[in-house]
Parts: sequence; C-alpha cells; structure tokens
Amino acid sequence: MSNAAAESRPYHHGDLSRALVDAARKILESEGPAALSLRAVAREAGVSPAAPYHHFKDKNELLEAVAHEGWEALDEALAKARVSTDDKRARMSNIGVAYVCFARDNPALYRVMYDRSRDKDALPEKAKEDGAYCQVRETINEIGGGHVSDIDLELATIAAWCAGHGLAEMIGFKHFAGLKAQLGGEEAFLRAVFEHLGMFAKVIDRA
Amino acid sequence: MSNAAAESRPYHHGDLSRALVDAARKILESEGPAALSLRAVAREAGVSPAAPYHHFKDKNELLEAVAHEGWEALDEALAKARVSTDDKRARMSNIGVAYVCFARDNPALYRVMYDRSRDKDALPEKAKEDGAYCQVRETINEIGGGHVSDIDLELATIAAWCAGHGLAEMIGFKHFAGLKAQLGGEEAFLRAVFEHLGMFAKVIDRA
DNA sequence: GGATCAATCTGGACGGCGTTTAGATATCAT
DNA sequence: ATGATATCTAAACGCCGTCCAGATTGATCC
Repeated sequence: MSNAAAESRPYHHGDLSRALVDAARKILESEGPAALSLRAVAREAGVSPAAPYHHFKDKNELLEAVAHEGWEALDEALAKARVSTDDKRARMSNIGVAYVCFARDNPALYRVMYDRSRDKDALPEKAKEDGAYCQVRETINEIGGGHVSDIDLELATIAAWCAGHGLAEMIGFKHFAGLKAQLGGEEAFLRAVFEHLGMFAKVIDRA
Repeated sequence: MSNAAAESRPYHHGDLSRALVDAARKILESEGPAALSLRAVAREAGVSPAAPYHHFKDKNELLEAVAHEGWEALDEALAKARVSTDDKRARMSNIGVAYVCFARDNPALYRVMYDRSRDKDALPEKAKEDGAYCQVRETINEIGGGHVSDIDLELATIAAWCAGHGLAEMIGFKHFAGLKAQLGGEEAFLRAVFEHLGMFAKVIDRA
C-alpha cells in the first residue's frame, strides 16, 4: 500500500530527484516530520538507501529542496490573498490569515521550511521579488502610500513576519480552542489576534 | 576533559536524575541540540546508556525535565524585567526585550522548550501563577488599569506571546545584522520592532 | 547481624538511522 | 562497438533509542 514504485522499474529511474522530493512530501503529510528519514524516503520511492546520494549531497540537501517547494507554495498563497480585495488594510490582514492558514494546513511542511531557515540563520527566499517576505513588505508599502521610510518599512515587515510566524507555530495549541469557539471560528480568532497586535500601527499612522 | 564523573564512582550514583539533567543542559550549551543524544547524556554523566531509563521513561521525558527548568529560568527573567521600572508601558517592552534576550542567550535551551510545547500542542506552564504567560497577561492588565475585558486580555496576551516568540526565533538571523547596526545595537533593534508592532494598541487605547 | 526485597546500574543485544565504499548496470558520445 | 559516465545496489560502519538479563547496592524486617 505504501511504496509507490514496487513494480518492475527500469534500473535507472528516470527522474529520481523529483520522485524523492515527492516521496518526502508524502511521508511528511501522512506520518509527520519524525518519520521523515532518508531511508524511508528511498523506500517510498522504491529505491535503495544509497540511491538518493547521487542526487542530493545529504539528507539536509533533500530537505532543502522540500522546503524550497514549500516556500513557493506559500508565495503563491500570499499572492492570491493579496489580490483578494481592494481595501488595503483588509489586504494586509488577509495576507496574515493566509500565512497562518498555510501553516495550519501544512504543519509538517511548515516545520521543515522553518527548521532549514534556522539552520542557515537567514530568512528564506528573501531576494526573490515575488517571495513571501517581499510581498508583505510591498503590501505594507502600499498601505503607507509609498511614503514610508526604508527603515520603517523594513521594521514593519519584520514585525509582521514575527507575529505571523509566532501565530503560525501556535495556531494548533489546544489552549486556544475555547477562545476560537467564543469568537466564532478559527479565522475570526486569527483576525482578533492580529487586531490586538495593532499591527503596523506606527507605519500606518504616519501615512 | 569531557565526562564529568569518570573517577571511581559508587555503584549507585546518588542523584542521577539531577546529574542527567545537568549533563543534558551542558551538552545543549556546548554542542547544540543536534548533539543531544541520550547516550551522550549518559556518557557525560559517567553512566551506562541504559541507566537513564531508571529515572526517565524515555528520552522525551528527560527533555521535558530540561525544558521545565528552562521555563523556570524564563519566568525568573521576566519577573526581574517586570519590576525594573514604574512606567507601565516601559515595563511591557522591557518584558518583551527580556524574553527575546533569554532566547538569544539560550538558543538551544529555548528550542528544546518550544519543541516540547509543540509536541504537546499546549502553551507551557500556563497554570502557574508566576509563569511567564501569566506575567505577560498581568502586565497587560496593569497597563489597562484593570478595565480590560477578559477576552481582550487573553487576545492581547496571545498577540504579545506570538510576537515575542516569532522575534525570539529570528533574532539570530544574519538578515538583521545591518539593521541592528543602523539602529545602534540589538536592544534598540528589538524595541524598534516592538514599536512597529504597535503592540497592544487596541487594549491600551481603551484604557 | 543476616536474610530478603526493591532500587539501581551494567553489558549486551535489537532494529533503525545517515553515510560511505565497491561493484553492477544502464545511457551516451564517439 | 567501445569506452566513459551516470545511476543504482549490496554491504558495511558507527551512532542512535530502547529493552532485557543479571550484577550490585541500600533499605527493611526478623
């Protein structure tokens, strides 16, 4: 039921790196990050434990490929949220909700994404123009009508990012169940937390 | 140079659970979370790999004991920050700075603390009256002069906690080095980020 | 004090892990 | 066709978490 390619596969796989990343994501979704061993990935792809080493330097490099695809999916989700409304402030909070919902719906993937970032001590994909980080910054810039100083813009983006990440990591905590029910659902809860952050207040006030 | 108790130790250790937690924290500080294996802890304590199982159900339970001590240390750091000034708003931002600085100064410990929380899907030590979470809530309540509704108080505390945790996880990112220098140091950077969050704005405005 | 019992620790084992090496097999350029 | 190169396998290494049988110790009761 598990291993995808158990039937008579040609000796050369064809596109093993692709298959390995897919297998990793599948294991991640179905069994969580703890079960994500390189050997399990190889098993899932129907290949020997040493085969992945012809496509990735080590386990870490495979996980980085997985994380990379995760960031691309997140970029896409944020881009969609960004064009969801004309109201600039609603746009911002929609992005925040979309971010946290992505983490909620892909908890294992999100964890891998951030673990890789921590090991590199760097925000991911910062340079990419359509990357999540830049999308947040650009949205804040729009709210400020383009009159926000570079340093305020950067600080506000960092602040937003920290709040979003913090909430993303805790959204599943049982502690919040009562509050979510009281507020009429998870999204209402998210928006309430964001409101209580007075998010971006300083930047917006200047605009 | 490494194993603490290599000399002729009595067959019974005396207080092995204490020694194991200490050994774990030592390894955590000196070699990071990746090196924290149960066997390494036992080695450091000068004991066989199976010995810990007479004091902890498994590795997880040992890590939980380590995390517990971490939360106690954090509680203490926040309590100290809380009495650092009479200005209520300064008190709040001092707590935020203290929180992030604790994470910066004990990165491996902080990681263990939060990993355990995630696995339990719960905020840690929530019940304890002098626990970090309650201290933050109580401080926000003081700022609001005691007139903040229960639900607003809880939401503001969650918001603060998320922001603090997010920043704590990213404070080491190289990405921020330039900004820190530009702002005149790490603490100035932290305060600037907190300001840009407009932290607790909604609650404060009502007070 | 001596016998008994529970607590504690050791040595050895098991399977799983990441990784390396040597050698087998397939593809590709000439 | 031949040889170089890319890809895969089988087997091994050392480390890991965990369990088990047996040795050692401390406490308890006579």
